[in-house]
Order: sequence, then C-alpha cells, then structure tokens
Amino acid sequence: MTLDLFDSVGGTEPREEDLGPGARVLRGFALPHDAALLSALQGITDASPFRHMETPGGFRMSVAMTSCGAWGWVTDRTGYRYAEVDPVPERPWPTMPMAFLQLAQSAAARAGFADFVPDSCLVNRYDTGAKMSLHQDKDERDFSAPIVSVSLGLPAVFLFGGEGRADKPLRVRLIHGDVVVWGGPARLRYHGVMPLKPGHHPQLGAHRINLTFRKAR
DNA sequence: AAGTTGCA
DNA sequence: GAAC
Repeated sequence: MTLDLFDSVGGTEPREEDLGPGARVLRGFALPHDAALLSALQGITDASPFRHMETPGGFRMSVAMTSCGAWGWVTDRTGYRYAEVDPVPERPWPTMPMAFLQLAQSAAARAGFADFVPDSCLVNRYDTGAKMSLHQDKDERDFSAPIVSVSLGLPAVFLFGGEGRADKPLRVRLIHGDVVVWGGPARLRYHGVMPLKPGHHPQLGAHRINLTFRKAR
C-alpha cells in the first residue's frame, strides 16, 4: 500500500515538493522534445561511451556513466576526481548540449538558485538492478552552486538523506521528467538510488537515465 | 564505500 | 538495514 503525503484535498496534484531547506522536487518539468533529447544523448555517447567505472576499493559500479561539459566525473582505483579529458577516448568530453544547459538553468532558477552555470553534466545509465549507494557530491571545488538532477526513462526510488551518513533517508519515487534540485544548506546531503526495477519506457527502453548538473570548478 | 556482506 |  502506498500513501501520497502530498495528495491534496482539492484533488490537484502539487507539481513541486519540498525536501527541506534548499531542496525540492520539480515534477513533470519541461524537457526538450523527444527527438532533441535522444539526439543529444546519442551525440554524447557516440563520442564518450557509457562505461562502468571502478571505485577506489576496486568495485565495479553497476551504473554506466559518461559526462558532457568542460569537466567529467571519473573514478578508478586511485580515487574520485573531475577530469577535462575523457580517459576512454582520451579526448575532451562532449560539449554540453544547449538544451541541457537551458533545462538545468531553468530548473535551478525555479528552485531558487539563480545564475546556475554548470560546467559538468554526469550522465548515468541505470539498467535493471543498477543502484547508487548513499553518498555526498563533494568533489566539486566549491559548494555554492546547487546540484540539478534530471530523471529520464524508467522510474526509480531516490534516497535523500541528511548531512550525516546515519540520517534516515527520505524515499522519493522519480519518473521521467522529474527534476531534483538541492543546494545551499542541502548541498552536502547524502543521496542515492535503490536498485532499478525491470520495465520498459517508450523513449528509453529498459533504462533510467539521470542527468546530474553541477559546477565542478 | 558512488562498494559488498564472514550479515540479520 | 546495519556494519564494515
């Protein structure tokens, strides 16, 4: 059984949900049209393909990742970092598509973060069973800019914790077109994703794609 | 450890 | 979900 805590008496579904100070979900945010979205994703992955990276502990991440923008997030046995050159093709990351930049900026503005200028967009592909353990985004140089996370394709349960790893996370179901923005007092909150359930999405098939915009430098 | 499990 |  499920209970929607935000269901209103008037029957109008709220389009935004607060997750605490500096954090909110924007439901059904305006996305680029399907052809533009898929074409932008294809352009990125043609140049910098999805790959399963390794953590410093030597474990293979279940999520397949790539990036666009000036900086891309990478991990290997030596640690986490932002890199200007994609180590797979040994070329700079693909340019951030204008439609992605505009999406990120408008979502940030809607959530109260004006003048967001991301220089990095991590593109995460979740296949059945893929997950992301609770973690903080703390490899960026400063934390004044928010994180903007766009959900595409299959639904997933997003875990949104507190500033400490032990804080019990909220569980937020995210579907295609939902955007989560967190910054300011929420910037270092732990977050993660539960294992993806199997399914099919009209545009993205058996996958969930997550675009995570940040200012790395 | 953005991980897995000699767990519970 | 806790522990590591």
